[in-house]
Amino acid sequence: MSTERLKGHLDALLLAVLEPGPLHGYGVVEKLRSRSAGAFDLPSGTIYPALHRLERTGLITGDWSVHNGRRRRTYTITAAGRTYLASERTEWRGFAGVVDRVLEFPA
Amino acid sequence: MSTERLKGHLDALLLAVLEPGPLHGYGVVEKLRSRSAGAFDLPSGTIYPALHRLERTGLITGDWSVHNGRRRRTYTITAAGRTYLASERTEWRGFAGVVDRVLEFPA
DNA sequence: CCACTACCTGTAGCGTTTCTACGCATAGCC
DNA sequence: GGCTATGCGTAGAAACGCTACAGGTAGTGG
Repeated sequence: MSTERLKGHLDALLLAVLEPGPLHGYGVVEKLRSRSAGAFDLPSGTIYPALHRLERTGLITGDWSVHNGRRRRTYTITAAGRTYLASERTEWRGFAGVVDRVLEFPA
Repeated sequence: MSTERLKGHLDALLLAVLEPGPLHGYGVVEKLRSRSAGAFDLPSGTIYPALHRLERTGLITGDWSVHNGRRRRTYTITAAGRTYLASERTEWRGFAGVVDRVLEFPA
């Protein structure tokens, strides 16, 4: 599946992946891949700027740590992030419903 | 609903609107608005370039005519357009299903 | 007659977002 | 020594919908 379609929906997906608990960037990529059954296999050039954007806007926070000799930046969803995620879920349901209606039922 | 989310899905929606029969640009806007219950109210600056793109790639054809003294360009979906629309429908179902899975079921 | 609205098409330039293609580094295995 | 997995990151390009603008006809209300 072309990931170009993600446009505008990626932030919500990242927040959803971070919702159950903190993860570092590399882990986010893996979890997104596994949760989507391989469909969303995002390159690091997409994921890291996106995480930086979310951090800049206060939807997640990041902290450096060292794990097995490798430095990691672990991201945690904030209260604002959870609120935003909730609204994005509602938006998504609405959007998907309308697309379904327009796309699936020619009249 | 922010129409920014349309990114990557607009072509399919336009083809779906043209599927039952030919329409001119202005009519496409109206039909898309009515079929989406007002959610997709696209500005002409979005719709006309998109129609030109679809025509350029051979998914629709356009013909000039005059109606009540006003010139119109009427668009008709081509066989290639129908084929493309079918594949887009499949793609959309897959995409929406994956987003649902990632977004709605935190694990 | 004039203003306003609906109808109808179109272009120019902007901003956002994801992508590709790199670069850099450590750990572990063969 | 070379390869893979882990791990973070930037630069530049490409795509696409948006805003703002431009231009025109037909009909209606004052």
